[in-house]
Amino acid sequence: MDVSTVSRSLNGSYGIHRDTREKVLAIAARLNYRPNRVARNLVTGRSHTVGLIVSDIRNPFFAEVVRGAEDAACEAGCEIVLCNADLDSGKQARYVQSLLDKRVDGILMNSVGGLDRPQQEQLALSGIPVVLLNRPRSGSNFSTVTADNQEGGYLAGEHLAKLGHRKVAYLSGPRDHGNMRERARGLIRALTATPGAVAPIVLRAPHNFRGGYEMASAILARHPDVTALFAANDTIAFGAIRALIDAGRPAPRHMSVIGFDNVELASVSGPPLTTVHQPKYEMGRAAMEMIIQATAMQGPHLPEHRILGVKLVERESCAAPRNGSAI
Amino acid sequence: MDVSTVSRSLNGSYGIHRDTREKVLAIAARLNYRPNRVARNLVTGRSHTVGLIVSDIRNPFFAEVVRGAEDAACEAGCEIVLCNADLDSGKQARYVQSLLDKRVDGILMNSVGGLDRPQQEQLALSGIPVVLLNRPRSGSNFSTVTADNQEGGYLAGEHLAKLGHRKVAYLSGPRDHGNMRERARGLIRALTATPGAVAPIVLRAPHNFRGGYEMASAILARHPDVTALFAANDTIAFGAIRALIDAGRPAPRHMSVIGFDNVELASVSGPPLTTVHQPKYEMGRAAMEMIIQATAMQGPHLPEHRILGVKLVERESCAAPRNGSAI
DNA sequence: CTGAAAGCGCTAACAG
DNA sequence: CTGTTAGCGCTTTCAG
Repeated sequence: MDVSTVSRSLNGSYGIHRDTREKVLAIAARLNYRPNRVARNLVTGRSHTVGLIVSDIRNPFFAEVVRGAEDAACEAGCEIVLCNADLDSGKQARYVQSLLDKRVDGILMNSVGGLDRPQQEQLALSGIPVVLLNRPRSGSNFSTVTADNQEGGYLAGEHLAKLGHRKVAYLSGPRDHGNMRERARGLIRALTATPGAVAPIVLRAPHNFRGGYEMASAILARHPDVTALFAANDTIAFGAIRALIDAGRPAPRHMSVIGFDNVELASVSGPPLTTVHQPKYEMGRAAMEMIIQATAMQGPHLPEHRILGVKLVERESCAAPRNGSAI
Repeated sequence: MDVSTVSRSLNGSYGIHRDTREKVLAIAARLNYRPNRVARNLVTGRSHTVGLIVSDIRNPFFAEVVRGAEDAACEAGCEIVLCNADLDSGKQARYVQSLLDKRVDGILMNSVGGLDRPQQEQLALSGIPVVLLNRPRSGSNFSTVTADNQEGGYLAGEHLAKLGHRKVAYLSGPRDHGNMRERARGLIRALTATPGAVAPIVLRAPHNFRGGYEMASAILARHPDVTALFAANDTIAFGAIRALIDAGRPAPRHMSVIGFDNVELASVSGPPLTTVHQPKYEMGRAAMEMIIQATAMQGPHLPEHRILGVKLVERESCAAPRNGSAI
């Protein structure tokens, strides 16, 4: 009995006698034998592993995306290696390199922004499928999966405008986030369409709780005429809500707050957060499915782009401004 | 120039001429050469990868733990493969098998409860370090990292008792969760130490938002004399808070609620959640460090156990019962 | 200090 | 249908 016979039996290849296979299977089971995947990967060139680079898994948005991706991977018999790159471009580049070295079958990443030109080219030349998350389809020819960010921004702006807000602030993340720029664009579009509204004030800070807290505090201190806050994500919104409470000017009575993401806990904040829902789990799943599919075909795959819909979820953090329109 | 010379240069092994190494490095850089890690793994037998099996990364507790583990892994030049096993023992067993097949250097897992005896033995015999998270050190000789769950339960019970609660309900997860059992034990210890208090009612449900919602609703419907809820984790507590609001009996006025974990968003719920803080990030980090360290030494490593401290974080979801002690 | 040779554990032609 | 023969791309003795 040769190793190749064993290999063929275990892999269910054609051209092997029933009895032989049965025998192999039986004895393998008895010995508790398990083929060494790394040896197999070396020869086949496929690892059944895909890399996931997000900025921080503690952000519930990414947790949701990662779960969707993992479920899809699991169904396809793949595993995921998770990398937290924060907003550190060095870390991001090192992770990409590392994943490439490990011969992952594909990479699903947050953004390719941290990579310089040659690094992006190397990634493209590696031949493995890469899909970017929530990035506007840029010059680079990687695939993308994104929520309809501009539409989401528009929905938020429209809702605020309908309530009577005319002067709103946009609490954004760091400058280079294309998706947040899209949301701002949508907001502006909605605002310019409403008579009497002025262009939003935009603030930038880390897109986390603390950042939201600081931006809201800054608005309170420096722009007393602002009546509504559009946070670029729910976590920022939570920070803002807390800041408003601590300043004795809680939402929605003194200030409306609207978020983006519709994280599970948005329904339990005080007050429950009005926000724009994006299909996080589905986005992760879709991205992973694109990778799996591209991996299955040989030859170069064309970049593909999927935009998933968003919707407004009204809860209790927004209300009409206290004294009509501002100023 | 032989491959072995290249290998030695790149790995910084001793016994190579400065000039040779420089030359190799230079030409490798120029060609953008990167050694194939899977080939290397095959021969060295080490993968610089460790498996992480949690029940669900969307649970903020695990997100935090995973982040701590990933940071520690990153510092040691390792990557993590993330698996969500839910509470499905089949899935858990398959993941363990898969990780073993891929020759991970170690496994950090939530629980070993889903594995049957032979599977546990196989895991132990594999020789790789395994550390269990938040499990009481059981008969199996795997390492563990856990918060001081019993102490946490005690702290919660003591706090409630001091406020004047005598009849409390414990909103737990599925039966086989050792850590939640420990928390209950602590709670009971605190309650039996306070005169007039009765044993807590304990309910079981999935340990998520929905489970919390349902358990709180059940308490309202069937145990009107209960004045305080101790949730086995914050997510359950959030579900309970929501249920109380929906029932028109919001915390803390009509019912006190105390959680466990001290998730970041506990400070933003309405009302902000009083809870027991456990050092999630540090737990993940500690667990990963144990694995890395055990991997570094050869030969069998002895199981090790670390218990990390907890503390009470008072916010606004607990108050004295409305009419003194219950009944 | 460097080259040659063996081999990690598997798969994939190619014969038989 | 099954055995034989080559590697996959690296590391590691062992000579030189």
